[in-house]
Amino acid sequence: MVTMSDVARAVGVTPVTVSNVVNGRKGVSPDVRRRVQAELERSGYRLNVSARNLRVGRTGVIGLAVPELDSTYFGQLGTLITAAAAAKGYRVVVEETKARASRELAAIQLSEALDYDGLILSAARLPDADEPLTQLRRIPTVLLGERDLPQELDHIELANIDGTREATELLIARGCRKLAFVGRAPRDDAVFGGRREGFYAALSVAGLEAVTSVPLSTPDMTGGRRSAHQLCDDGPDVDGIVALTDAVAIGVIRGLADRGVRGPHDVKVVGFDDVPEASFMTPSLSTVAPDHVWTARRAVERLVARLEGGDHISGTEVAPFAIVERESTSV
Amino acid sequence: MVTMSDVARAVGVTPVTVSNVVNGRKGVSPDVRRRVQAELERSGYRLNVSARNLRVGRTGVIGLAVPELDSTYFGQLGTLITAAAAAKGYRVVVEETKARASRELAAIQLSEALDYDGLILSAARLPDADEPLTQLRRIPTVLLGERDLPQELDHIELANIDGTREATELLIARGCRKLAFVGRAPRDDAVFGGRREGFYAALSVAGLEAVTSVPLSTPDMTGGRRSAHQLCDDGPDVDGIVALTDAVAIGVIRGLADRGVRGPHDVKVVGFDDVPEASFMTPSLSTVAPDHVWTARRAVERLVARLEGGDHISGTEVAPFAIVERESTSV
DNA sequence: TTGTAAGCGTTATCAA
DNA sequence: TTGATAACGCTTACAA
Repeated sequence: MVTMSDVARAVGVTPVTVSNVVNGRKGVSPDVRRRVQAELERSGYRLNVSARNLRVGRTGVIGLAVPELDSTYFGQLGTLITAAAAAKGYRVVVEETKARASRELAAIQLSEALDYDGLILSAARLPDADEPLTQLRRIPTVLLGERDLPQELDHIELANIDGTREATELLIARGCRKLAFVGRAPRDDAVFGGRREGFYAALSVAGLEAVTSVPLSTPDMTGGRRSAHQLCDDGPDVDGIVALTDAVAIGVIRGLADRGVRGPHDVKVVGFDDVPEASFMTPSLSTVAPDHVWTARRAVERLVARLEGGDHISGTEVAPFAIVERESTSV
Repeated sequence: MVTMSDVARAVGVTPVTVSNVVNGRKGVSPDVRRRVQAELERSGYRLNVSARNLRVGRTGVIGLAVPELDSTYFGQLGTLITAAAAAKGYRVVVEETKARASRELAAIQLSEALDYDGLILSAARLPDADEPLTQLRRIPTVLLGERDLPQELDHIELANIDGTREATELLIARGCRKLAFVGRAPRDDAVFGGRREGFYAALSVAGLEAVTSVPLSTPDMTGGRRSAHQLCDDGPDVDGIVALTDAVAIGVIRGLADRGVRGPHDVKVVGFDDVPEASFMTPSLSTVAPDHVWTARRAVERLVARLEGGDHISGTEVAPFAIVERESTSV
C-alpha cells in the first residue's frame, strides 16, 4: 500500500505537501504540484479514507435504510434521496433491512459501524419497545415511516389516514358500494393502521359498511394476488378494493384477472404510493401519490440541519399528497 | 465523543482492556469485563470505526454500483448480492451511477474514497477508453455487464446473444413472421449490441427479414411506450416484438394498448431479465430469465476470492438462463 | 511556499 | 490477566 509518506519521499517533499496536492489546496508551487501528481499517478496511490475520517471526525456519508430494494417504491426513494443529499454535499449508501424489526435495528447499529454521519430510516415496523429508540438517539436520524413516534424524533410520515380516506371516497364517487380493504396484517394490526383507519373513516361518512378486510400475507405483489384469490374464492360480492400499497394493488388486479374478474368494469381498485409502473399497468392504477420529491428533499434537509448543528425542528411532518385517477377506477 | 480512553479512565483500566471487552476477546476477568461493560453502557460509547479500519487495514464492505435504483432489475440484484455477501461476512453498500459513464467512473473513485474492500460494478456503458480500466485495476472489482472486456478483468455477463436468439425463436415458433426489435440505442449502437445480434441471428436461421429495429430513447418503461407509439404511428405491420429488457417490454405492451393493439392476440412480445413484476402484468410477460441468484453468488464469490488472496479466476463467465413463457406469447 | 510536530481512536506486540 | 508503548495514514497548527 502506497502512503503519502511514500510519495513524499519519492518526490523529496514532506507528507503535508502531498496532502495539499491530493486535496487540491493552494499554496503549492506548480512545479512541486506537477511532480507530486506524477508520482501519485505512477505509484497508484490511493487515499486512505479511514485515516482521513479519523482525523477530521466525519465521513460525509448518510445511510439510508429501507426494508427492501427490489420494489420500485423504495428504489425510487433511494434515487431521490441520493439526489437530494448530493445537492448538499453528502453521499448516500443504501442498506436493506428486509423489513424485519431486528434488521432495522441492525441497520442502525451498522450505521454506527460504518460511521455514517447520519441515518435516514424507513421504518416499516419498528417495535414499540424503547430500546431501539434509545439506539436512534445515538446517531442523528430522520425516520420515514408509518408509525406514531415520540415528538423529539425527526419524523416524516405519509398521509396514511387522509390519503386512504380520499382514495376510498374516489371509489364511492365512482359508484362503488361494496368495498373491501386489502391490507390487514397477519399479526400486528398496528402496522399500517392509519391506512385502514382512513378506509373506515370514508365508509362511515358515506354510511356504508365494509364488506370485508382481507388479510395480507406479505405487503407486496405476491401477497396482493393471494388476497385477491382468497377474496374471490370466499365469494363476498365486492365492487371496489382499497389496497395497502400499489404493489399490493398490482397483485390484486392480477389476482382478480386470474379468476376472470375484470377491472375496472367489475371491480375498481386504488393503491397507495404512485410507483413508476402504476401508469404502465393495464388497467393503469389510480392511487394516492405522496410527493416523493418533497419527502426526499425534506428528509435530507432535516438531517443535514441536525448534522451541521444549525437550527432544526423536531417532531412529525406529513408529506403532501394528491389523488391520481387512472383507468382502474374509471366508470 | 466518548473514546475507549475515557471509558478506561472511568473504570481504572487501560484502553487495551476496554478494546478487549468491546471486541469480546477473552483474557479479561469477569469482574473487569462487567465493570467496563457497565461504563460502556452508561457513557453511550460508540466505536470509532474509522480508527479501527485505519488500524486493521480493511473495512469489510463491498460496494455495488448500479446504473439506477428505481428499477426492480437492479433492485433485485442489490438484494441478492447483499445476501450473498452477508453469507461471506461482508456488507454491501449500493451506489447509483445513473448509467452515465462519468458516473460509473465516479462510482469507482467513490469506492476508493469510501474505502470499500472491493467493488461490484454493473457497467451498462463503460467507455472504451483505457483510462477507466486503469482505474478498475486499483481496486478489486468484478464487472457485471454487457460489454466485451479484457480477459484479465473479472467479468460476469448475461447470455445476451443466445438468450435473445432463443426468445426470438419462441416468437417464431408461436407463429410470428413480422418481427421488430425495440432497443436500438439512439447513438451508441455498440451498447446492448449482443441482444440485437441474437435477434438477427434467429431471423436469419428462420429465413426471415426484420420488419424494423425501433430506436429507444431510454431503456426503460417510458422509452418502450414511446417506441411502441412510434411503431404504431409509422404503420409497419408487426406481429412479434423483441424488447431490449422487461422494463422496455412493459412499456411496449402499454404503448400498444394505448393504440388499441392487444397482445398477445395482435402482437406477441418478449422481454429480457425476468423482473419480479413480469408475472403480474396483463398479459404476463414471456422473457429471458437469467439466473440472478447464480449471478449474485458468483460475483460475490469471485470478488471475495480475490480479496482474500486465494486462488481466483479471471476473465468472463456467462450466467445461465432459461426462457420463461407466459401469456404475452400465447397463441 | 515548505517543513516540523502532534494527535485523531484504535489495536498489536511485548512485557509485567 | 493487565499494562505500557508504538503505530496505522492522515491533517491541523504553527514555524521556518
